[in-house]
Parts: sequence; structure tokens; C-alpha cells
Amino acid sequence: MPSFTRPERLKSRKAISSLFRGGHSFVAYPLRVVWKESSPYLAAMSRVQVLISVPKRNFKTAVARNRLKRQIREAYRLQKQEFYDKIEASDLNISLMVSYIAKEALPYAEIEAGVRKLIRKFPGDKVKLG
RNA sequence: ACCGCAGACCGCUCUGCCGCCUUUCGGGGAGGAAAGUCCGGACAACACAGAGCACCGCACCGUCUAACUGGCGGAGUUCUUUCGCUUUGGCGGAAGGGCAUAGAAAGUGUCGCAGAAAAUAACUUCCCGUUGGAAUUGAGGCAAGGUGGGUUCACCCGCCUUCGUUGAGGUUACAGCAGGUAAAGGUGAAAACGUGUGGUAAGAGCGCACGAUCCCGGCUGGUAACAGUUGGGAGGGAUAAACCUUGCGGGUUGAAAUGCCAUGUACACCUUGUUUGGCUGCCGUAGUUCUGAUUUUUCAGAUCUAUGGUGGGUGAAUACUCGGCUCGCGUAGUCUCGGCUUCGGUUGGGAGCAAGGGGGGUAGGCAGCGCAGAUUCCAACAACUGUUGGAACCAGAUAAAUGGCAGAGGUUCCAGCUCGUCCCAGACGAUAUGGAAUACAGAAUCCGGCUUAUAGGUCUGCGGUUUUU
Repeated sequence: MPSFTRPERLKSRKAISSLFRGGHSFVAYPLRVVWKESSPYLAAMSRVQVLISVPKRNFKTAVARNRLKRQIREAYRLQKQEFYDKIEASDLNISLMVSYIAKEALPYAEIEAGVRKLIRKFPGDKVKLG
């Protein structure tokens, strides 16, 4: 049963700032991903830790931002098993940030497609080789 | 019934699947504004003799309140609408809105355009005085002529006349000087009280009558602001959302406040210890010695040594029923230099070590933080605001939960098949079906307000229009 509990969320301020300094990134419209191999301390909690963000610049009210975050979170929650299998196959522990970069609020179907694209595009074992 | 205005209130519902946060494991889980962060408090830390200055805020009165730049009620003033009266200037009533509503009579500053002038009153005008020349008038004098009288003439006196001369003075306008005046100047939002009359050189609250305004006092009404009335006095433009003055209030910083917590890293500095203790009960294991049993092997007991477990005690000090969790769960007790020495030690310094204190860094946790309370409702008692009892409300996240998807219904609007009623080219009501809309907006320590945003709906009051009785 797909879930999304506290250990799977990226909350450490330190980990987030290090993600900004030296993370790999790619775009899966309408989403942008920044990711990095996580520290052993975080890895002990969960193999993958995710942070979802929606910029205030594009969505002024908190209500609009909250809804988009919830939709992204739901899409990730329902599809994350596929992502976990892929990560496990390449034997990685990662933390990643998902930002919503579209200027307008898109329907849920498009967000869901974006998350699917995100999982497909993730480099995975190529990184391990390199 | 519809429309408009004002006030108060509500702020879509249900089902399925999959989730999230919290929990005492039963449950519980966004708002009227959770928003803006504009006021006021609670609470916390730091500061704090007293007074003054500076700075900031507030400013009609009463009342409510923990408090407020808040609520409610009132006063004054001003504007709008409307009605009535009217001497056409206004006056009075009703409804509603605005007021940063202390002081402009302490001082300083400022006052666009227009206007002579925007504040010691200057200019024009008007008026008195004086000077100058001009015009006009002109008493009188002189001269000449005429004439009357006195008279011989001379001369004297008088009268009249002159484009004659002289001429004090008057009048008029002009110019200069020295004053008086603020009535006139028509512009402006505003012009130094208004109207009348007296007065004056001309004028003026300069005097008087009536009226308006302001200040001080008395009386009446009102808790008060204030209103009415009365006596005396005053002439003073506006602006304090210019400085300022007066009165009152304010210590500063805000939950990123503040308090607490263990581990790990490096360690300035300070204090203490390194003089004491290292012992011992019980149990297990191995060994030494002795005693007894025994032919020996071996067994039992005692003693000593080593070691392990578990208690007690000692020890400078922390804790073990520790701590939020994990790890961890005891440790320093030495060296060196000098003095004394009965050679056993003792005493002083230094280094090291140990424990505690301690400042700073990193990333966290707990408390603050909510079954709480200046809360709301009801009842009783006491009495004008309290007490007692009962009930209601009951989120607690922290890169931040309270949701996602699908479906059904509700409400409103538009289109519309059909049906019904009536005063039947229409209006109203019901309604299959289709379409659209369903707002503003997300807690972050907590309360009391204010402000702003808001689809749609409900109720109350007032006004207008229409219909029926």
C-alpha cells in the first residue's frame, strides 16, 4: 500500500543547503529535480528522501501552493514503488528536491505525467558507473 | 411581491478508494476573516535610587474593559437630503454622513492665483496745515479824470469813474513737504465686527441703539461635555495634518522571546584532588599448604593466592529506578626539583593526569504550546456586578499535517419540452433535459479589537413602486 511517512521527507536544513550547493539536476516539465547521494545518517532513515517545493514567485497565495504540493506528493506517493526499485537496483541512497516550475496551476493528470517522466528520466545506475 | 439602503448571521452536503499529522490508542484534525501585522494586553528575558531633558503616542464628555488609536451612549460643529414657516436675508423640525473636536488671547513661521493690501498695515482716495507759482475774486491805498462842498487862488474834505497801477486776503485746480484717516478700493475661501445714527477737517466702536462673536464671573438645568439666562469686559484673520505650548501615557526587546538537555570535537582560563582508598561478605573456577576419611585413585573441611560474578564500604566529585534517543556504563592516584629527616617518611614548587566550573562553534531535541480560558450559554443566589452549579467549545504541524482522485446531490443563474392558474399578443408557478457558476482564502504562543478580501443565501428595520382585500 503506497504511503508517504515522515522518514521519507527531507527535513534537515543542512542536507537541503548541501543539495543546493552541489546537486545534480534535470527537468521533467512541469517539474525540476535536484538530487544528491545522501549522508549515511539520512540513509539510515530511508533510502530516498524527498522535498517538494512550489515557488512563492509564481503562486502568491498559500492556498494555491499547498494544493500543488499536495498534488505532487500524491502523484509521487502512488508511483514511488517503481522509483524505489530502480534506486535499489543501482544501490544508491539519495535525497532529492522537486520544484514546480510551471507558471500556472496545471490539472492533476499533467502533474502525474510529470512525475512518471521524472522517474523514467532519473539516471540511476549510469551514475554508479561514472 | 419587487427594488434600494442599513444592520446582524450562515459560509454547500454525502459516498467510495488511496493517504497524512496527532493521540492518554477511545479518539481528534483550519477560518470568518486562520490574511494584513495596524493598535492593546497576557507571558518571558534583560534593565531599573530620584528628578530633568530628549524621543514616541494620545487629546470634546460619560461609560464598558485587563487594556486600547476599541465598543456603546451623549455634546458641539459642519455637510447632504427632505418638510414647514418666511420680512427671500434666513429660521425651525426630521433623517443620514464627516470631524487629527486641547491651545491661534505665549512666541516664531507660512498664507499660491487674484487683489491696493494676506497682517508692525504700505498704496490710491479723502482731509487739515504749510510752501510754490497759476487762474479768478478782491477790502484798501496810489495815480489820473470828472464832479459837489469849504474857498480868492493854492489847498482841504467827500462822492463817482478808469481794458490804470498796487494789493492784505478769499476761492479754485495743480505740484512739493509735513501730518490725519482706515470709512471708500470688489479681488478673494477669507479684508481687521454688521446695520442705523450721532460725531468729525475728513474719518473711525470714537459715542449711542439693535444684533453677532469671543473672554471672565454669577444663577438655572445636566454626572459631564454643554445648553439657557444674566453682569462686566474685548476687538482678536486663517493655519498646530508647520515649529511649538499645555495635559496625560510610555523602560527596552518580542516565541527567531526565554528556560532546559545529552553526546561528540578542539580548548584560553579558574577551582579542587593527586596526603585518603586499593578493604571485605557470599557464590563459582583453578592452584598451594594443612587436617580428617581412605590401600590408592578420590572425597570433605579449613587456610592462602589468582580470577570471574554479585552486594556492602571507602573515596574530591557526577549519575546509574540514568538519559529525549543511540553509544557507553566507571576513572587519575604518576614524574621531576628543592628543604628537613630518627632514612620509615614529611613538607613546598612545577609538569602531567583526573573531576568540576567555564566562554565559543555545529547540528538537534524538550519545555514555552492548549481539556486552555480576562471564553460562550443556561439556572439559582446575592444584588448591578459577582459567587455557585450545569452545559458547550476542545487542531498542534515545524522545508510545516488537516489531503488526492472519482462519483452523486444541493443552491443560484441561463436556455427550454410540457403542465397548471389568471384580468390570456403576456405574467406567475411547477418541471423532464442541457449548460454555467459554487467565493475570499490555510492555523504557527495565546487572547481583545481594528482594517482589508469574499460566490451565494437567510433574518430584521427603514424608504419607494405595484397588486389584492
